[in-house]
Amino acid sequence: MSRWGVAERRTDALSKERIVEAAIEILDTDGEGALTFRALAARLATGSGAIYHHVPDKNTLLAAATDSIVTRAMAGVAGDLAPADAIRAIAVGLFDTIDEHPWVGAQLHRHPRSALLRIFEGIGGRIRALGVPEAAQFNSASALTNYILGVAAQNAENARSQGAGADRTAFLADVVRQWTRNDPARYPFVHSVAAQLRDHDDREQFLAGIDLILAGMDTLS
Amino acid sequence: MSRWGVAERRTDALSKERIVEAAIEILDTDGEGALTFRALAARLATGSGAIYHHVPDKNTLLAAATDSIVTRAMAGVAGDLAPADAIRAIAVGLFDTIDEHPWVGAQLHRHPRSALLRIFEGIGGRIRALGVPEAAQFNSASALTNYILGVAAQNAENARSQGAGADRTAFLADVVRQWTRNDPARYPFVHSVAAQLRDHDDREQFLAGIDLILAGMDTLS
DNA sequence: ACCTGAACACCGTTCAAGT
DNA sequence: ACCTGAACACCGTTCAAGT
Repeated sequence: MSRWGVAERRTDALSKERIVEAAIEILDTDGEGALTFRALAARLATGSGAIYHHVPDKNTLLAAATDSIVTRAMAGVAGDLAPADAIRAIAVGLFDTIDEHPWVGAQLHRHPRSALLRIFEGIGGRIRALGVPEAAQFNSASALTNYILGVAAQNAENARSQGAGADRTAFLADVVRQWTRNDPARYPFVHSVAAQLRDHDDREQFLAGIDLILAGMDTLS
Repeated sequence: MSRWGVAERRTDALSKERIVEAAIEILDTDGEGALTFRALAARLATGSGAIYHHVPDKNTLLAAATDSIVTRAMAGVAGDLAPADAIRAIAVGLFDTIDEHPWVGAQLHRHPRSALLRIFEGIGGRIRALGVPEAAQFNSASALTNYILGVAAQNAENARSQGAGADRTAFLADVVRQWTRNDPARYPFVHSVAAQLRDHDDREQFLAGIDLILAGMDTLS
């Protein structure tokens, strides 16, 4: 409080919001390994101890960053879609978000109960609107959420092992090489789909899985 | 090589197998956070640097430990089951294994391509036997694998946040409390299933998800 | 009240020195 | 060849000292 009233405040003062924002920038540009309290302090032009006045520890910071990104992704889903399309929109929205921020995928199965709950609620509401029997709603929402989580983790790992500006074609060719290196007698299925792997689209495959679960839910009513 | 021939060797000599075995013991009894090269060296009665003669780094060690557990789990699936039952057996086998070794769930989406590939092959083979159209086999195997992965991660996190000898009823009551603490107007679905959460069974819910995906696959042929 | 930055108690990993 | 264990370059977190 100054003689100018409530408004005046250093616009660059430290706050939880600014810290989370800076953390997201570091995570996006340099990856999970680059987020240290020292790097964060340097970017915010402060001491590393100062951060602890606004954030209790690193896990909480990562949860807050994840929550911020997931909230933004869920908010982008149009409200007037048919239930099944809304589920697809939520799923694809999360897929694209994790594609953009791979660290979110890795983070999503740790502490951030709140981010997960937001996803679960968004999907559950549409499942009810879809007319899935009451007794199957919980299991159905759980199945979809877990599937999305599994893909998220997988994608995060792919992005991590690929590095930032990697050539996707070269990457896939390398995975195909790894797959076909295994004994064909012990891995017949892997060999038979290795060719499809080369020119499949992750996003399409993800959506095919969503549709598979939606089709399964459809058989319940 | 001694004058006794090839056979003689100290049975307690360090080896990759003994290191992986000791790592699994530490992970099982004291959790992921307890696995350090210093703790491992102490348990093996050696110096921390000695481990690097048999294992290149910690990530490789964790991948080898995960691979060892997953291989054991997949080997336990009976060979004479009908395809759909075999898929259920693989899935439940992995579920129970991760229940017993929660760190495997957390580890499964990182490096161990080989563990993942083993699961993918096991499931893919049965999908083909199931008569799923050729064009849908890759996506179906991918969906099931990703779903299993998602549940694995979720379960690992639950086990971690529960601690070892925790009371499950008390834990669930606490989750219900967290769920219902949110605004009912913003989280109607979460509130409506909170009661079911209290006495649901994780294993049954997991299997219900598998059956949902199997039912979806059934609509394709 | 908020910030500073040295200090503490750890890590994974390396490497000269031993056997 | 294999092992030892001190040393190095980091971490997250704490805390006396400043403003």
